[in-house]
Amino acid sequence: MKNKITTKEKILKVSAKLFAEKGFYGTSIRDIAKNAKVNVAAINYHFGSKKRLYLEVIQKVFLSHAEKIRKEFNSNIKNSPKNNPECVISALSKAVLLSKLPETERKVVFSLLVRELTDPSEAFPIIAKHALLPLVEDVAKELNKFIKTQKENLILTVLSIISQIIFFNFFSRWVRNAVSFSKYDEKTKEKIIQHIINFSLKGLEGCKGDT
Amino acid sequence: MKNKITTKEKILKVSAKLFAEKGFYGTSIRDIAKNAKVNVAAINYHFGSKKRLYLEVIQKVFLSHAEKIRKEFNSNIKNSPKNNPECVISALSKAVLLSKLPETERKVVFSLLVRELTDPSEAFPIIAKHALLPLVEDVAKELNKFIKTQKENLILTVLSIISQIIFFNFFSRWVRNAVSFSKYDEKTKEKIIQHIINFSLKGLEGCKGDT
DNA sequence: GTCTATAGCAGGATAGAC
DNA sequence: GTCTATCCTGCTATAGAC
Repeated sequence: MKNKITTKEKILKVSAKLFAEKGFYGTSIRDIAKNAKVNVAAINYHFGSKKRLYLEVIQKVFLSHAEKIRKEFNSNIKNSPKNNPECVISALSKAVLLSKLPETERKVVFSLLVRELTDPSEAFPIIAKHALLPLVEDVAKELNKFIKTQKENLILTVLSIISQIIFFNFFSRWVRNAVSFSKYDEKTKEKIIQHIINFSLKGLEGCKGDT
Repeated sequence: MKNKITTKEKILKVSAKLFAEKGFYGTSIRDIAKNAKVNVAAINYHFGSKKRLYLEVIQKVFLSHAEKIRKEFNSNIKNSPKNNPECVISALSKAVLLSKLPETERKVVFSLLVRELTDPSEAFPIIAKHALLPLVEDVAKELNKFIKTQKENLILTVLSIISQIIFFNFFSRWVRNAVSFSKYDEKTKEKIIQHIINFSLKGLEGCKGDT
């Protein structure tokens, strides 16, 4: 019956949140220690260094959340009433933007992902291999059932969809600025998802004939 | 005949490059001083602090390059042989990805933009107001000639296009990873632009009927 | 305006008591 | 395993000579 949260777990959880919010350089181990209510030295004791802590955050926290999103995509697909390209795009958007992951965990995934895309570290290859590529492959496989084109086009198409999802989600501050939504609530989010689906569904057709 | 590059200009230019490459926190004024071959103290003499230097980089360097891209978009539009939505998307993609700006200057614009989207600073409102919104408005205005829909949809559509352009351009390392292009040269870039055009052109149609 | 030298501080890491 | 105390490095910023 060891359901007590260990110090190590507490540190992992807190530092995931802080790295996501303020980035690797913007987060100090003193910050982490204070927020996790542990001693600075405990962090170095458990993880050796700030960098190794960060890598463990990616391996343990990031990958586990990302895996949940991927599972949710596949489960969305299975439960789709119909069987068409729209379901694939919808399943993807919803898995990413409306998944049942708590908001904080989704923020961790997105934020760390965008930060690694912007400023790749040693963790980038891990993220690409274990989180990004598998999801892209899954989506491509589903789309391939409806769209016959060479693999390269298929992947580019999936990336076009994903780029929108990331952009509208993570950069919502700027989106809010440009569109001047009076508020940015769940309703707005659904509207944006619907827009991505509308836009991308038609977009798919444009890619069938690519050479 | 004062065409000698002043110390101040040299510092601005070098720091724009370094801030773009390594971010605000990743760049030290010592780095800048070394690369610009000036003294550390000269930077503080001319700009007061690192932060004020950064803000001047945004105001002087970033905005000036961004303005060139916007001008290039408008000139592309004027010189289009035909007059259709495809020309608008093509004009935008080319202005951003193939503009005559030297590669280094384009890198400065994109990189600083993405960094500000990821980690907004005091500079973000300036960028949004003077670089992002004007371009988005211009593009929306052009598209509005062909697509009659409410403004909100129009803007979302423009953002869908821009999100792809940013993604494929700035995150090219990851794109290369996913698509496994054997090489990432001018030819590949043109292929990607063509993909964005194909995808978005059809995508537009999906947005005509949005409510 | 440009330099050297240095103050002053923040953060990462470790030694050693408990 | 956890704490306190401390070292060390690297940074921004400034004082003051030239």
